[in-house]
Amino acid sequence: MATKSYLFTPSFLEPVMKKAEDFSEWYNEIVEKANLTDKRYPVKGMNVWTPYGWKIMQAIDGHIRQEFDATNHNEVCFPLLIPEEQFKKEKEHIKGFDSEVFWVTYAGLNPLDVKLLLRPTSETAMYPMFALWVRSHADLPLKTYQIVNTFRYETKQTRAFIRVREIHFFESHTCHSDFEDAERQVKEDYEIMERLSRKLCIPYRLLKRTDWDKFPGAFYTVGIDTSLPSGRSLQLGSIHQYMENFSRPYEIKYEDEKGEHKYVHQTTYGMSERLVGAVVAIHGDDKGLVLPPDIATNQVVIIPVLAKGTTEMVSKAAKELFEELKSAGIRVHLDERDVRPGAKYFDWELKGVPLRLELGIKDMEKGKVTFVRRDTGEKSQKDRTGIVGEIREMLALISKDMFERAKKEMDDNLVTVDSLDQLPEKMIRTGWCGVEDCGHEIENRSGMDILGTPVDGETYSGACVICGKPTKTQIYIARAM
RNA sequence: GGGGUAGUGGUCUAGCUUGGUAUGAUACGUGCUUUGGGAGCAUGAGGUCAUCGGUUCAAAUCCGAUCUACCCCA
Repeated sequence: MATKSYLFTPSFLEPVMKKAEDFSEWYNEIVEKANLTDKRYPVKGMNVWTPYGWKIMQAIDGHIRQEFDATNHNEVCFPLLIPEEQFKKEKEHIKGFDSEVFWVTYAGLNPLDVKLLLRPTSETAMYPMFALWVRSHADLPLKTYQIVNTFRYETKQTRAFIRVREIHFFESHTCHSDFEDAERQVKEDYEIMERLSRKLCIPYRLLKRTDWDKFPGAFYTVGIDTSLPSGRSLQLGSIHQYMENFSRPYEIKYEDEKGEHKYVHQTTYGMSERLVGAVVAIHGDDKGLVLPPDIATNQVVIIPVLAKGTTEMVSKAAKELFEELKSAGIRVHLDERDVRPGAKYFDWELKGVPLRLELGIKDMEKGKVTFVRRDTGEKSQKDRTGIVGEIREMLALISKDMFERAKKEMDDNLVTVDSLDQLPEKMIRTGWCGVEDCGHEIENRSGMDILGTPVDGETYSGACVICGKPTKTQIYIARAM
């Protein structure tokens, strides 16, 4: 009966929140329905990584590892707990994190003599060890990284992947003989980000943070920021130049060629599961996730379309297709579940598989396979012979198109203004004289955060939006996610 | 940091005003049938009503606290 579907609406047909109408609600829904995380774990800001979400995170981590290994970083893994004294050596650093650390104060029933904290980041865990490891200029540069969980007691509203209290964290830490070598490292970090950005199909801007917003203890901080469809900014990571700010309190010294003892210059680079959040937020649509081919768990899903009388033949052909793609190194899944094809289409669209192949008797008769792109929904038919090449090309095209679409969206989301009245909910570019008071005034009047000034030397000439003094310094401001 | 809303099988939900152990859908298991955009029929299983405490002969329901989720403002 046709009327039945009106009376009883199955849960999966419940009106899905539209991304354009209520981004925040849409994000929460998509993260749960696509099975990326289970938010039911009963500790605030600590969610369970479910298999599908974890595989995507692992794929991203894989690309990160590949990049840092290729640039001669070595992976390490430091302990989770840090003794109080060791944490408190660098004063600015403590000021920045003191209010958000979790403490371990008991062991069993007894209070601990030396309180331990859960790392909010690993500088203070690593640097006393670096002081032991670095003896001479021959030990430099020391380039390390680790991918571990860190803990921060967030007071703001938590949100899956974007603001959590247990953070899946990537951090590189390097030591250099001088400032210039550390600067070279920062440049290398930019190059790494550029390559990662292409794989994730996520555009970004490198913005040098203001002095009052830099990482606690840093000499300077460069934020890696992107724009969300809601107009808010999302920080994907950050790169820091520490100079000798940490090496002095932690006494990381080396003996140079002349026998002089010098402090090392340090840098760090941090990123987190926010990368997953950004992929979801930037590429997802009203049907679900859209995964970039480079990080998709399944790049291709094959749906056999079985009909009475052709079941065995089609099923066999689908298996052969699967084996061929698999041995060609394509991450492929053959969906043999006993449900109708339509149900599978919806399911894999929700999960964001970049390319769907449909194979039924109609295709087979023509020696074809039906291709359906997830990003555009576009359908086409390709010859069964030479299909591996077609798929590789299609995946590369999808990746390129996804990046370009997102880049255009980010660029369209930027407005340049010379007044702070009636600001749209977008990324805003304006002039700033560089004086801190004017900076705070910009934040107060706009109700937004200053993200910083572009590091790529983008030119600007105008006036400070507050005091009106001519300036060549521009700043980007936005409401942060 | 300040304020608000909510929590009932896996999921969504009825019931709460006016106390008497819980409604329906979906998802899940099994069988038959079906398969190019969310199939149908039959049958089965699944709930300490978030937690702790209070009021009461009796609490999903009333009261308090806590936890969690979501929304708004600084």
